[in-house]
Parts: sequence; C-alpha cells; structure tokens
Amino acid sequence: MPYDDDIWGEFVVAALDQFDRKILALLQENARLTGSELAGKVGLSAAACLRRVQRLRETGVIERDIAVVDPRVFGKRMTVIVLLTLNSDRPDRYNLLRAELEKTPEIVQCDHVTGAHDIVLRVQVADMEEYAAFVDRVLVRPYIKRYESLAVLGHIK
Amino acid sequence: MPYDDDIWGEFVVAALDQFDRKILALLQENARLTGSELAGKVGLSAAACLRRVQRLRETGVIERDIAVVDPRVFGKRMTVIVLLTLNSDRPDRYNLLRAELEKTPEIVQCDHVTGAHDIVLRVQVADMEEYAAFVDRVLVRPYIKRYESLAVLGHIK
DNA sequence: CAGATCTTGCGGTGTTTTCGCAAAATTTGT
DNA sequence: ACAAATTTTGCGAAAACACCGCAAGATCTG
Repeated sequence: MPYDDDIWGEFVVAALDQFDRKILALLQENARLTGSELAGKVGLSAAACLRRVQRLRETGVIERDIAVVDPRVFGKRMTVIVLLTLNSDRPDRYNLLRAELEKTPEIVQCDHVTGAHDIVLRVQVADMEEYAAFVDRVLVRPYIKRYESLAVLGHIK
Repeated sequence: MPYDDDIWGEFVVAALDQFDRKILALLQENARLTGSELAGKVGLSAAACLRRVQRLRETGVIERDIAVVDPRVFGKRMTVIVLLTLNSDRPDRYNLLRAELEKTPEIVQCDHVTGAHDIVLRVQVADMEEYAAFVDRVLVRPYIKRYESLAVLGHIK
C-alpha cells in the first residue's frame, strides 16, 4: 500500500501525504478552486488533484462543502456569546436541556465545557429585543443557575 | 426594479426574494449542488438559479465556499474556549494583539466582546501539551491581564 | 397604459470534472 | 536486493457543468 493505514477512532483511514494536506488547506479556504488551480499550487496534474479531492470526500475527510452566508442577510445582525452555569443538583435534566438547545434556532454553536462554566452558546439574533426574548424563552429555567452574556462587538477571526 | 433596495450597513443590497432564500438555505447545507439540482428544488430553470448564485456571490451575500474537514485529520482533537481579559491601561496594544491573534493558526475563531471579558477565542490543538505551549506562546504577555480556559467536553451543536 | 428595466428560458460555447489507459512510482514478498 | 503486485500519475477523450447572448415575458414607473 502506498499509504500507511492509521487508526482513527473506530475507522481505518488511509494516511494523508503532503499533497493531500496541501489540498485540504487550500480547499478549507476556498472550495471553488478548480482542478488546474489546485494543480498549479500543489505540483500535480489537474486530474491527479481532482482524484485526490474525490477520495477525500468519499472517505469523509472532507465532510461537506458549504456556502458561508453573511448572517446580516437574514437580519441577524447581533451575535452574543453566552456562558451557562448549571445547577449541579439536577444532573438528570442535562439531556433534556441539551435536546432543547439543539432545537433552538438562535443558537448557532453550542459546546459542553469544563472549567468555570458548563456550556458555551453562540447566539445569532436581530437585536437586543430579540435577544431579551431569547433569554426569557430559553435561559430562564431552574436547571440553569447562571448565565453570562458577552455581546460581540467585532469579529477578529 | 423587481426587488426593493434595502440599506445594509454601508452597502445597498437588493432584497432577497423567496427563490434567493431557498437557494441560500440549500447552499448552506451543500454548496456542491449543481444548477439543475437547484432548479428541481426551487422551481426555476438551471440557468436562472446559477445566475442568482452568481449574483449572490458578487454582492457578498455568499461570502465564500469552504470545505469542512474533519478536525481529527490534523490530529487536532482538543478544543478550548478561552476568555481573555485585557489590561485597560494599555489600549494602544489592542491592535497589535489583534493582528497577532489573527495570524495564530491554533485560533479558529476570535471575537471582540463586551461584558465580563474582552475577547473570546476558540482554539484547536492536539492535546494538553500543545495547549500549554499555545498558552505560553500567545497568552502570557503583559497586555493580557487574565485568561480563563474552558476545555470542550463535547459538541452539542 | 406605454416605456423602461429586469428576469426568464433556451440554445450554443467554453470550462471543468470524470473516466479509461499505459507508463512511472511505490510497496510487498521472497 | 530484486521482481511481482499494487497504486498513483499524466494524458486524452467524453460527459457534465457553468456561463453568455438573445428574444420573450414579467414587473415596475410615471
């Protein structure tokens, strides 16, 4: 085999060489690069590049290709990062909360964390009024002990 | 004009009709849909769909197309959310810090916020050791008064 | 209601991707 | 270290796709 196989969670995936890594790095920045554009940047023929991209997709290394849409288009001009602290005496409700957070459309990113807080949300809303409604609807509940809102002033990255 | 113009920050952008919104929703899920696939789903001809996509790109509604790569491929299995508090007596260094954060490869997301902290980072690293090195290299400096690390246990969304 | 403006669908054209094939490169077994 | 087996490469043809111009239709303006 030209590549060494590598264990990867439960999956066995062909290891990636320098060409694959270069291609991935480029496609993560701009997924619309054509075969010949890739060819010029990685030093392989267009066909070889495209075959590699094809395999990266099939094996799930490239999970999907998405269009990044300016959130302001949907009138969601305001981003808030929310730090949640839960009541540790009600751990049974965690799964329930988790399921609800997953369904809430204003929440665009949500992670379970360890440290001074328990959950970090990224919330996308139109304005303060909508954010206030979101807080009332989603965050004001017994299992949530405390929440801290950090309004995003600007995206650095 | 078939569309009403709408003020949008400093830009004037044609308002989006139901077709544009449908197209955007589809492309946000899968940017590789072809013209005829879009046509079947939105009820326009392939050419009309592609013309709309083209305009959405030109006007910046679609900012870019990116490949979503499984982060485990790069061995970056650990995500940490970092809350930074800056020394308010050195505001002149903010732009310098900002430029450095932008260049730092471990930082995959970075927002300037208002509230109990000043900056929120999302950091992708291989393991604790690499995170420790990141902290020493990037976070230990005079202008940063405090940092709080929240290691991500699981992604809810 | 008429003129101006924009969008649509169609068809042709150029680009991009996909596929087969033989040669070159890499790996495996002895 | 050598030869067979496997894999990847580059090239060229074929298919799929995106792009552009044009005439017709739709929408907007005064």
